[in-house]
Amino acid sequence: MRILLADDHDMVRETISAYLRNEGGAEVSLATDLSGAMDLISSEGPFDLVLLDYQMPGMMGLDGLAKALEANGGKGVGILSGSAPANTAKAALDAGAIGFIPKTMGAQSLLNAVRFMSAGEVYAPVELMRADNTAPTHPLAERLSPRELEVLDGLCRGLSNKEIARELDLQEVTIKLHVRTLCKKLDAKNRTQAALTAKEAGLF
Amino acid sequence: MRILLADDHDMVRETISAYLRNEGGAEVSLATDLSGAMDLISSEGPFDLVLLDYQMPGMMGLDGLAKALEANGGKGVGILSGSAPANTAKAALDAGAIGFIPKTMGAQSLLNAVRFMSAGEVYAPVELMRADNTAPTHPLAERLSPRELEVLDGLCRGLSNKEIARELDLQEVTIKLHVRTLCKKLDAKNRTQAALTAKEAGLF
DNA sequence: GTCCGACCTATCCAAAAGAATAGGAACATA
DNA sequence: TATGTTCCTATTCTTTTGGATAGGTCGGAC
Repeated sequence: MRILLADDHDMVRETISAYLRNEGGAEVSLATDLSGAMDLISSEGPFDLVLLDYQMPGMMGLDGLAKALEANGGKGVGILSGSAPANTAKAALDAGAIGFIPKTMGAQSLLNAVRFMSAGEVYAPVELMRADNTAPTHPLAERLSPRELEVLDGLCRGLSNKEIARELDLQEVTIKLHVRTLCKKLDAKNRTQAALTAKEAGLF
Repeated sequence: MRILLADDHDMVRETISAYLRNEGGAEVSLATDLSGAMDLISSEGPFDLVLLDYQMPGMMGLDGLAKALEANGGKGVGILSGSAPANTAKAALDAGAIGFIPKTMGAQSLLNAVRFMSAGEVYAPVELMRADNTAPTHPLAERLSPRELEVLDGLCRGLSNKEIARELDLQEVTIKLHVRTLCKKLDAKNRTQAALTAKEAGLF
C-alpha cells in the first residue's frame, strides 16, 4: 500500500504517517505542499492513494485536487480537512475525490478509510453525507437546533436582534432568547464572542 | 512522564498521542475539550505536562489556559496551535504557559519540546519569538492608531467596553470613542462586525 | 508662535442587549 | 397518556451600546 500524504503541518503529517506505517503497514511518502506532492507523483509514479490537506499552500480550494487527480494516473486522490464547511465534502467528491476525511475522525477509522480508498472504493463519513441536504453536522453544531443555527448565522453577519427578527419573521424577544441560549451553548459571554467562536469553528 | 493531551480533532489527538507513547515512552491521557481536560486534571492528579489545543471547545482564547494552570498544581501547561497569529505565542507565555507549540513543528521536535516542558523548562520555537519584533504590518492595520489596535484586540476577544477600559487603564467613555472610530474605519455597523472583519483580515 | 492629529475625558440621551421568569403550542417518543 | 424537546411570546428590569457634542492635553509640522 503506497501512500502519499501532503500536509503543511509538520507535526500532523509526521505523526499521521508514523501511525499509518506502524499500525497499517503502509509505505508513506510525504510532502509539505501541493507542488511538493506533484513532484513526488511524477517522480515516484502513481500512488495507491494520495491524501491532500484541504488548507495547504497551493491548494486553492479544490483546484489542487484536480491537478493531483490528473497526475496520479487514474488512482485515487482524497482530501483531508481540519475544519471544513460541511458542503466541502460533497464538492470534493463531485470534483472526483475518492474520499473526504475530516480530522475529527478517529485514527483507527482513518486507517480503515485509507485501506478502503487504496482499494479504489469511494469513502466519505456517513455523518457528512447525511448532512448533505439539511443542516451541516459540525461537531459544534450538533448541539444547536435548526432555529438556533439561523439566529447564529445572523450573529455572524453582525446583525442586530431586530434585523434578525425581521429576516426570520419572528419577534425580537424570541431572538433575544435564542441569543442567550446560544451564548450558553457556545460558552460565550455575549453575542460578539458567540459570533467569533462560531466563525472560528468554521460554522459559517 | 505523565502527559495530558487535549485536542478536539480525534485524528490529531490519537496520532500524536500514539507517537508520544511509541517514540517517547510517555504516559498520555486524552481529552476532547477543556472541560474534559479539567475533569482529568482533578481526578488523575497533576500531570507533568498538560497540552491544550488553542482552538478547542471551551478554550475562549487564553482563559482556558488560566483555568488549567490553576488546576494543575504548579506543573506546566502548554499550548498547541495549528494556525496562530504570531503574537499569540508571546501572549500565551505571558499568561503563564510553559510552552507554545505550533503544529508546523516536526514530530521529533515536539517530542524534544515535550521532554523539555515536562522537566519544567519553558519552551518556545525561535522563529515565532523572532517574528515578534519584525511584526508584519497588516495593510488594514496601517490606518489604525496604536491605541485603536489595542481596543480592537479587546473587541476581538468579545470584551465589554468596561473590561477593555480596565485592561488599558482608561475611562469607559474613551473606549466608546475608539470603538466608534474603529467601526467607521473598518466600515462596520457595530462592534461585532468590527471584530469579525478584523478576524477575517487575520489581524489577531 | 499656530495648526493639526492623536489621544483622553465629560455629559446627556436613545437604543440595543442581556437577564429573569412565566407560559403556551407543536411534535415525537415512550 | 404522559413526557420531553423545541419553539415562540410576553413582561419587567438593568446594563451595555452607540451617537452627539464639547473640551482638554500633548507632540510634531509649518
